[in-house]
Amino acid sequence: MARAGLNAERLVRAGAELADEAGFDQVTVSALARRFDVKVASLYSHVKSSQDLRTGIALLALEEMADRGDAALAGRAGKDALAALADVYRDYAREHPGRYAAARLPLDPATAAASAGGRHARMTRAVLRGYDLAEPESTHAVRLLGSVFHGYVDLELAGGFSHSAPDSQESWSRIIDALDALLRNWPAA
Amino acid sequence: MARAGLNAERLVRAGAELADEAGFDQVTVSALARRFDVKVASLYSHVKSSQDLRTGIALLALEEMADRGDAALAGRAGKDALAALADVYRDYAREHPGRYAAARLPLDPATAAASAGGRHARMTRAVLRGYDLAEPESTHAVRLLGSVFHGYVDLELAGGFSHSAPDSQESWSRIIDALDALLRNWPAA
DNA sequence: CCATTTGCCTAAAGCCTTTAGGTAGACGCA
DNA sequence: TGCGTCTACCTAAAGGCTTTAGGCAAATGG
Repeated sequence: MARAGLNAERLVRAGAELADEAGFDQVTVSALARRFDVKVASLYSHVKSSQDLRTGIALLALEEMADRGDAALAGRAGKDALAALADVYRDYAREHPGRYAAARLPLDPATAAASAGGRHARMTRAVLRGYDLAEPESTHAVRLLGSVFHGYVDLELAGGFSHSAPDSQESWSRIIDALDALLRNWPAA
Repeated sequence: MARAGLNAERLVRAGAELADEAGFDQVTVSALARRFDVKVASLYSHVKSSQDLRTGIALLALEEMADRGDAALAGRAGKDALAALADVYRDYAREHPGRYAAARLPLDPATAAASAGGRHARMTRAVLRGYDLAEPESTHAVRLLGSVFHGYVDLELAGGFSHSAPDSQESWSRIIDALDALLRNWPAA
């Protein structure tokens, strides 16, 4: 019999595509086996479990977003950097909704520590360097930015802003304007 | 044989409890049947499908949050109202993580229209009445507040802020301070 | 008190997950 | 080139969740 030439990485990559096409919750070992025209049990040589597969997709997504973030932040500062990083998340989620959903998967502490999660925190802190915030306020600001980015993208993806004026792009721009103004003018504790 | 006395409402309510205890993705018709010590198929007289059950829990959660929101907003305005509404979402999510997750379930348009979703939008608009924002800026602000509330709560629930100083409560307070300052000082378009 | 309704049951089919154990390509090495 | 080993993929099987079909008995009410 001809072999399909599977390995863990190809499976995770195919799982990511499947997630984008059909939704992250449709990512199953069975569906992936169908996609490679292979029996289900065969995949268990490459992947420990269904959960393991999903975790792999999550790690891939975190990595890809971090790579885009680094590229976007290079040579930028201040509002420019803020807008660039914000767009990285939003664009990624729109291009890869399934992967984005995967990135929200809770990871066990060890896996999380080995993930690109730390890079994301560092990127947000890098953006804040363009503003004048000392600890602990800068941590509060990191959390605010994370919340807005994630919250907006999540609501937009869920269709929250789709069928009413003004369009989502306009709100997004104005929200970035507002965040920039807020960071330049952070209220005293 | 004695009857268990099931009906759609009791099932949804028990499903909500199960969601809070075990996680929304553990809410299955089978688990619910076990909980009532009844055969699985019996539940299908009361619930159309597993999806239908989950939708019921989502609607319950949206309703409960809206009720809390109305109560919290009564007699408050300005920053007081902002903080009250924000706490409604955060407290609800902490008390009922499974229900909160349920509320994020995508609903088909007809169901969404019949849900308490509209009440939530109105509550946020009510908060904004305490600030001086005209359209379309107030819509942008509604979306910003929704994003922050949802984003923060979601990240906090996922454990994002748990193991590092400053503690989450402090960030939350300061973020509300910041949002209040921002709304009082919304940048010109 | 009997008829109808209806709440819960058994049976069964379909799909997903996961483990155990087998077979035959692929690969390294003499 | 031929042999042995490794390993990619397979069959088989067990267990769980979903959903439909059809049956019986408890509740309801005229």
